[in-house]
Amino acid sequence: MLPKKTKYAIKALTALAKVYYDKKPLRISQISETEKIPRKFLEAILLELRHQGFVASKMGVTGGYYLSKHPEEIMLSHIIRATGGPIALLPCVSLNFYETCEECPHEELCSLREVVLEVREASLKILSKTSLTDLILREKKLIRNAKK
Amino acid sequence: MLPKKTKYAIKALTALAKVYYDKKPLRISQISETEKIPRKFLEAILLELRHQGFVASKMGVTGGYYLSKHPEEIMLSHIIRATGGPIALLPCVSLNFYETCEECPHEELCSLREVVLEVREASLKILSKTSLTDLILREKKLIRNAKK
DNA sequence: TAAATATACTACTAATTTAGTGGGAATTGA
DNA sequence: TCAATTCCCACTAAATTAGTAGTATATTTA
Repeated sequence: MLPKKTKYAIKALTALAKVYYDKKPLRISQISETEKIPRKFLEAILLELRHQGFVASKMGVTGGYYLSKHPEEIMLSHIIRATGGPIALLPCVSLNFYETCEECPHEELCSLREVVLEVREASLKILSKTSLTDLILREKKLIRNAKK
Repeated sequence: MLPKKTKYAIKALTALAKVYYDKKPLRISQISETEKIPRKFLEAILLELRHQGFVASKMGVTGGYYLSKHPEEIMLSHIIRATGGPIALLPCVSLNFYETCEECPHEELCSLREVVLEVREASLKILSKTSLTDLILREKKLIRNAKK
């Protein structure tokens, strides 16, 4: 399971992507209200996303956050990795949280590892091709279909 | 990530599957040694797997555990579910750990949910078609290829 | 230039989950 | 009877998660 932090990060970045062309920063409090993310927690998440280069910010009374990359370039897999949500089912097949299984004598001969590796590849295939732009387009499509 | 409990359960059940036709139970201590799983933890795991119907046991001096189903019938997805390892990335798409996202006004209109649903389907496709027998056959194949 | 309103940043905390351990009761075979 | 095994309940230490509190710093506007 992904931590809430990751889910909040995706939602916040999607909110920023929606106003990408407005050239005006969005305030933490605005995002917090529309996305229903606890204010202070969101503050900490956005700060981290800034350190990681996803967003930039402006201080002061007209301040707020804005994306520092094009929304088409920000993939779900990037956000998940940056906010500590592991994609792999086991550490022995994780790219970013790799750990050896102490109980495994030869990792390359472990059939369970082979299977969870396949699962990781299948998941990554989807998550690394879905961008913030894709999420927004998908949402529009969902709303359009619901109205029919 | 899957909990260690789940990984241990898969390894223990695979060990039992390997001696399925021996008609003799395997002792906890034997499994614990060959699979390098902490003795007492394994005891608790096997007990739970018995309550869930995966294995049966015999008490006393010639006692031990054995599979109560055919190894071809026990799928990785079953073991993961039984030992509490969620497969889905978010609770809102989990079959066994379902929870609504409080911040989502209309779950059916959430594009993130749609994507993680796809990821779940892709993972489940692999995990629900891989049995203990498959794991053993795969391991043999890995060993055979390594020797070449 | 002072007040108001943003973000920046450090430090702390409460609750939950994970990964076990300890110890004794019940069962079985020799 | 005794030795070896599973059964089962209760407990715990460490890590992780999901935040919160409070203060410092920056920016605009009156």
